[in-house]
Amino acid sequence: MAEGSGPGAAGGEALLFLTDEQLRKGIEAMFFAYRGFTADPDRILAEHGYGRAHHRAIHFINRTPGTTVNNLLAILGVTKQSLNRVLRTLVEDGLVESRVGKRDKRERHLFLTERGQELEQALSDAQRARMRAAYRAAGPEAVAGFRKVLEAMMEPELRRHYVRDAESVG
Amino acid sequence: MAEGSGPGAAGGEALLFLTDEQLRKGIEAMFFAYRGFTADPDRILAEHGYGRAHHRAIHFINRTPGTTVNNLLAILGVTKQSLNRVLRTLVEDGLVESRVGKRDKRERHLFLTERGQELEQALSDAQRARMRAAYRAAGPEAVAGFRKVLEAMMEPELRRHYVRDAESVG
DNA sequence: CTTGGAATGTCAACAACGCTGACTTACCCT
DNA sequence: AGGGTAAGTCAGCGTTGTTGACATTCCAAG
Repeated sequence: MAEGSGPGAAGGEALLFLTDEQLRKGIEAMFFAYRGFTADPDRILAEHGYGRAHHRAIHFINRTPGTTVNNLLAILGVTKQSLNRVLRTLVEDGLVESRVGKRDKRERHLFLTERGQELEQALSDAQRARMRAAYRAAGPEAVAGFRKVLEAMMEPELRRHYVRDAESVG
Repeated sequence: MAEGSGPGAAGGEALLFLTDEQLRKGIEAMFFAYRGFTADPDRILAEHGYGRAHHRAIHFINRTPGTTVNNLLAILGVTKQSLNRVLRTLVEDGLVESRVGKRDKRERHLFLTERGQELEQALSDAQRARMRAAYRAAGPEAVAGFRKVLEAMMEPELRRHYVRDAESVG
């Protein structure tokens, strides 16, 4: 189990970054960074009486307008019942429009209304600002590494949904 | 707001990694990666009837044995009432011991019992395995960048709790 | 064409875990 | 000794995850 417990234990100096202690640091970094990552949107959402679940739905509907509920489920990884509750409130509040599918009437295609797009803008502006500051502070090479590690951390199933391209940075 | 909307718009090629599109990718990478990050511990926790809140408490009690409830609150960023519910179940189940402070009897010092340490091992082994695989796949330089960006993303308040050191990797 | 199974989405009720409010106990300063 | 503050506990509520039951629609077999 404790494969790399001591410095230079398994594999020598080249694998120093794989010690349990280094891994623990990475774990805590993920925990603390994720808090910062969601802090700004959370504040905006709270003003509207929404939560993170609403943010996620709005984000991915904006990214792929006309997507179906089922599509969204695969990406968000929650039950359709959970998602449905969130979508219902967004539709009632006039932020999302749900159109019955033309080809398959069982499907509902989802779109942001104008007001929905406004909230999306506010949320992503806030989140991007934090991201931009972090990227700027860390520099392009760090960003490339950041993306590389995150991608390796995803479930293979979900990596499909993560559209990666144009990593011609460094 | 849309400061870096087009490639080469603001500041030229050197800032390509700050375009809105690149930032959106980073945002989704965080979202998907965090899911992977918590997936393995979540499965173990579910077997014991616990959730992520229990994991966080166990992790930080293990990291700093004898820490007080108040200390933990500052790190976890939840209300003491929320934390208390979690701690109560952990104490009832015999995974955590809560000792009244000697100097200040208002304080409760927290320790993992033997069984608590066993669960902590199982959880962190699982999480480290995922982290190790990601680190190994991405390489030492990517890991250094990963840590750098995450650190820049944290709330300054919390960065204090993130013990960084020995980044002599590259 | 009809019928049975599978897929999509909705409604209802429950559990985990955030939150605020009210409270007890203990400390400390005046 | 008394009053304010700090640490922790108990009670109750809201968001958002869960499972179960169900209506509608599609499609394929007969």
